[in-house]
Amino acid sequence: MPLRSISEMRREELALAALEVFLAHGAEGMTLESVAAVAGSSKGTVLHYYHSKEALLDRVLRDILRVLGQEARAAVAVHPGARQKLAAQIALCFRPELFTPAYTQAWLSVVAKSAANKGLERYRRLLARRLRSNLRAQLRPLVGATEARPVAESLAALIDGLWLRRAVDPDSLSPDRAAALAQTHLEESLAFL
Amino acid sequence: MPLRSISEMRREELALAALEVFLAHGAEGMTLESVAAVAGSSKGTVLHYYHSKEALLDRVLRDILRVLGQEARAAVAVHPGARQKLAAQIALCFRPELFTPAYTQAWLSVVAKSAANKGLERYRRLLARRLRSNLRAQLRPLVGATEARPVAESLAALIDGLWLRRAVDPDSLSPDRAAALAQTHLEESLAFL
DNA sequence: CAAGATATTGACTTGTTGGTCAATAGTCCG
DNA sequence: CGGACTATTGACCAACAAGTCAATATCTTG
Repeated sequence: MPLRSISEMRREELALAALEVFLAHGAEGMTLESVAAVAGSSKGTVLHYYHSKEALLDRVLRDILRVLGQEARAAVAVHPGARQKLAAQIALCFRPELFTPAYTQAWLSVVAKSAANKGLERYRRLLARRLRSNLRAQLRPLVGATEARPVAESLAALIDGLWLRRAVDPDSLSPDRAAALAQTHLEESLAFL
Repeated sequence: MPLRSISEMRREELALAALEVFLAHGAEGMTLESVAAVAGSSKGTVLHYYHSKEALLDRVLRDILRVLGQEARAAVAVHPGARQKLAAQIALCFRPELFTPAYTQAWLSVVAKSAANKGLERYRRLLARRLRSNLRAQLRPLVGATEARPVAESLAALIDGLWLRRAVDPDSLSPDRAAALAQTHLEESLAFL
C-alpha cells in the first residue's frame, strides 16, 4: 500500500511543523493555521491528518517524551555507580540543547495549561513522575529508602524552579550555572546525612 | 464630593470581584463577563470603571503585591537576627493562607502569560526580584557577599519549584512539608560553607 | 483511459472575548 | 422642578481559533 506510506510521510511532515511551532510558541500558540503555514499547507489538510488539535499536540508531546526517555536511559546507562548516574540524570536536565528558552517555555506552557486540559495533564504528570522516580531510584542506594524521597523531591522542585527561571528570564541563567546549582544542592544533601 | 466616594466604592467592589475571579481562575480565566457576574453587574459597567481588562488586572495585582509587601516587612521586622529573619521570610512563602491552590495557580498563570504580556511581566519580575533580594540581604551577614548570591538563587528556585508543584498537584504537597523542604535546604547550604 | 479512492482547499459555522456605543435610568444641585 | 452629570445596560463589532463540509484536484489501479 504505497498510498499509506505517502500519507504517513505527510503526517510526519505535519508533526514536524507542529513541533517547530510548539517549541516556538507553546501549546496555546500552536494554532492549526500556524502549523499549516509552516508545513506549507492549509488548516483543512492538517485536520485531515489529525482529527483535532488535541490529537496533533498529543503526537508532538509523545514524540518529545519518547526522545527524552531514550536519552535519559542512554545517559544513565553509561555511568557505573549510583552517584554518577545521579549526576548524569541531573546533567541531562540542563544540557544546552534541552535547557533552551524554546524547550523551557514550551514546558511551562504545558504545565500552566495542564490544569484545564486532561491530555496535557497526562503528559505533565508523566514527565514529573519519571524525573522524580529516576532520582529516587538512584538515591536509594546512597542515602537509604527513607531519605531518598525528601531528597528527590527537593531536587526535583529545584530543577523545576530552574526550568521556570530559564523560561521566564533566559539571559539570567546559563545551562552551566543552572547545572552547577543543582549539583551543589545534591552534594550538600548527601553531605548532610 | 459624595459622588466621587460612591464611584470609588464601586471600583473597590469590582476590584474585589476581580480578585476573587483571579484567584479562582487565573489571569486568563478572569474574563470581564465573569467579573461582572460575581459583582452582580454587567460587562459594560466593569469597563466603565476600568477602561480595559489590563487596567483591572493591574489593580488586582497591585493590591496583592501591596499586601504581600506589608506582610513580608512585618514578618521580618519581628525577628532579631539575620538567621531568624531568613527563616521568617521562607515561612511566609508557605503560610497556609498563601500557599494555597488558588494563590499558587494564579501565580503560575501570571508567570506563564508574562512572556506575552508586558504588564504581567512587570509584576512577575517585581515579585521575583523582591524575593531574591530579600533573601540575599539576610544571607549576606551569614555567608558573605560572594556566597549570598548563589545560595539565594538556589533557594528562590526551590521555592518557585515548590509553588509550581503546589499549583499543579496540590494534594501531594502540604504547606508544612514544603516549608520543611525549603528550611532544610537553607540549613544544608549554611552548614556546607 | 476511467472509476473510485484519496488529498487539498477555502468558505462557512460556532463560540469566546475584549471593547465600543448609544440609549436609558438615576442622581445631584441650582 | 429641570438640566447636567453619572451609572448602567445590552446590543453590536472585530478578532481569533477550532472544526465542518462540499467542491475540486490528484493519484492509483484495473
